[in-house]
Amino acid sequence: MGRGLGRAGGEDLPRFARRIVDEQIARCGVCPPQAECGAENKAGQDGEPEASARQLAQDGLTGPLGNLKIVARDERSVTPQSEDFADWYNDVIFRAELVDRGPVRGSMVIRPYGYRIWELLQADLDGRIKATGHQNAYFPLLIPQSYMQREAEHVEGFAPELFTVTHAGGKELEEPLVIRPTSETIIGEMMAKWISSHRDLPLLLNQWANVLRWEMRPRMFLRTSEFLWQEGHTAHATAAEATAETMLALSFYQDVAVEIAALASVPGEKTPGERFAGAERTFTVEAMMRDGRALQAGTSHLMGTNFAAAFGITYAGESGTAELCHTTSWGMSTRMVGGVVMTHGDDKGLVLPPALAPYQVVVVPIGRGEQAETVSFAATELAGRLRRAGIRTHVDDRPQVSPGFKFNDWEMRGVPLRLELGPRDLAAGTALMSRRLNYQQPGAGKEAIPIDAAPDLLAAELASFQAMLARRAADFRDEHTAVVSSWPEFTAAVAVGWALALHCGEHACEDEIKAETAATPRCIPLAGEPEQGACIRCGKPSAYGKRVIFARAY
RNA sequence: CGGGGUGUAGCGCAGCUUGGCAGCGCGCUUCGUUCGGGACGAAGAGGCCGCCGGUUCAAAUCCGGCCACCCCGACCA
Repeated sequence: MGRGLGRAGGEDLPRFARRIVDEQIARCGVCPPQAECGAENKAGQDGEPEASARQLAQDGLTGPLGNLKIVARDERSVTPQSEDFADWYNDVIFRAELVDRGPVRGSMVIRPYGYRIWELLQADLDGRIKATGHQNAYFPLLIPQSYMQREAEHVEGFAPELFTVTHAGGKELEEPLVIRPTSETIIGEMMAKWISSHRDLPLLLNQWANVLRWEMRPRMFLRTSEFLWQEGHTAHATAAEATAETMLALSFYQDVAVEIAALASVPGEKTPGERFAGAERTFTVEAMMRDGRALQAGTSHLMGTNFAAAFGITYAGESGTAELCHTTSWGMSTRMVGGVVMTHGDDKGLVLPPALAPYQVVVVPIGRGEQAETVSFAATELAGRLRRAGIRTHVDDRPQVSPGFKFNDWEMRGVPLRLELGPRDLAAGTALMSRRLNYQQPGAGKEAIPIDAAPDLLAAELASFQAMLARRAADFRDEHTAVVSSWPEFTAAVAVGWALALHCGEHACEDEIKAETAATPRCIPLAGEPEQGACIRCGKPSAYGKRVIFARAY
C-alpha cells in the first residue's frame, strides 16, 4: 500500500514519523508541543535525513511518556476511513481484488470478484427491465460524428468528453467517428427508421454496453474513461406516456439501489443546471456515502421531442398526421459497485450486501493431518447443501494458508457470513458462524449453529443481514441530513452530510455555493413537502416550491 | 487545464544530499514443521533503477530534456 501508512501525498517517511510523534506529544498533555521526550523521540530534526524512521516506527517509541507507542500500520490493513476516505476506498477496492488499473489513464480492469458483483446487479436490473416489456438490443460503438451534432445541447454537453476516431485501416477517415459516450443519437437514428405508425409505439429498448468519456479526473468505478452500463431508450406517442416511462425507470433504480445494493438513496429531480444534455427533465436517485457525500446512482431522462425532432422520429397518428415521438433514456452503471463499497465498507474492508455478494457464505475448514480429510469432506458436503438451498457458498480449502489469514482475507472481501468448521464442531454437529458485521450489537461473537439446520438458518441470516445493511445505511443518511434555514447551518450540514434547503434556482447562486462549500444541488426529492421561503444563500424566493438536497458529490 | 507528488524486483519502499558490486520488507519457489484470528525455519528465484541525451575513468545517484502515472481542484454516470 503506497498510501497504507496514511501519509499525506508526497510526505516522506521521516516527515510522516515526526508528524505522528508531534501529534502524539501534543495530545499527551504532559510535554509541551516541542518537547524532546528522550532522544528517541527526535524522529527527525528539520532538514536532517532520517535513515531509520521506518524502523523506529516499527519498534515503537517509548520514553518518559510511557503511553507513547507509535506503530506503523500493518501493511496488510487499509487506511482507516476516518483518516482519509479516498485512500481507504482505493486500498479496499484493490485489496479486495475488485479492480486493477488499466495501462491507460483512467482505465480500469474489473477483476472476476468485482465483475461478479456487477453481474449480480445486472441480472436483477435486467429482470426488472424485461418484466416491464422492454427488449434488449445492441447498437454500434462507433457513431458518425455528425450524429452527435444534430441535437444542439447534446453536442455541447458531450463535446469535451468525446473520443474521436480519425483513422482506420491506416487511412484518415473522411468523416471522423466518435466512440459512444451514450447512445441517444444512434438509437434515435434507428428509431426514426423503425417507427412509422402509432401502432409501432411504444418502442421500449434497452442495451447493455460500454461507453467512453474522457474524464479529467478519473476514480475507479465512480468515474473511469470507459464504463459499463445499461441504457434504456424508449419512444412514445404522448408526453404523458413518456413521463410515466421516465418514472418507471426511476423506480427500477430506486428499487435496485435499496433492495439489492442496500444503498440509502433518495429519488428526486435534477435542477436545471444538473440536467442531462438535451433533456427536458432529469430524474435521479442520489445515495449517501459513508463520508457524507452524494453519489448519483442512476438517472432517468425525459427528452420531450428534442431528439425526435433532431433525428426525425415521427409517427402517423390515427388521423394520419405526422407527429413527433416523445422519448426517454435512462441508465445505471458500474459506478454502483463503487457506491456499494462506499456505503457499507469499514476499516476491515468491504461489506457486501448478500444480494450482491459473489460468495454469501465462506466455509473455512480447520484442521490438519488426519483431521483434514474428515473436515474437508464435511465442509464440501455442507457447501453442497447450502448451494442446493440457493446460497452462494465457497469453501476456502487453500492449504498452507492459516485460518486466521483466511478470516481476515474474507472480511476484506466483504463476505457476509463465515462458517468455521473444525474437529470440535464436527463432534458437536455444529459450525461456528460469524457475521461480517453486527449493527447495533457490535462485538457480538461467533455463534455455533447446528449443521443440519444450516441451510434454513443461513438463508434467514442472509435476509436479515441484507435488511440490516439497508437500515443501517438509511439511519446513517438520516442522521447526516439536516433541514437548514440559515447559512451557518447549511455550511455545517454539507461539511458532514446533506443539507435540505430552499434555493432560488439561479446558476450564479449555485456557483457561489459551490465555490464556498463544494456542495451542489443533488436533487429535489420527489417526496418533499411543498414549502415556500427564501433562498438559503441569497434570500430570493425559492424556485422549486420544495427543499433541495445540497451535498458534496462524487 | 491549474496545484502537489511519484517513477528502483510482482507489491510497498530505502539508497540519491557527498557518483564506486542494486538493497530491505512482503509476496513468490522448494523442503520441513505448523493450522480455532494475519505461522515458523532453512535454502532459492526474481532488476533496460520510467525514457533520451550530457558530464565523468565510473551515473539509480550530478545536469538538461521528455514521458507516464497518482493525489487535490474545475468537467461528469
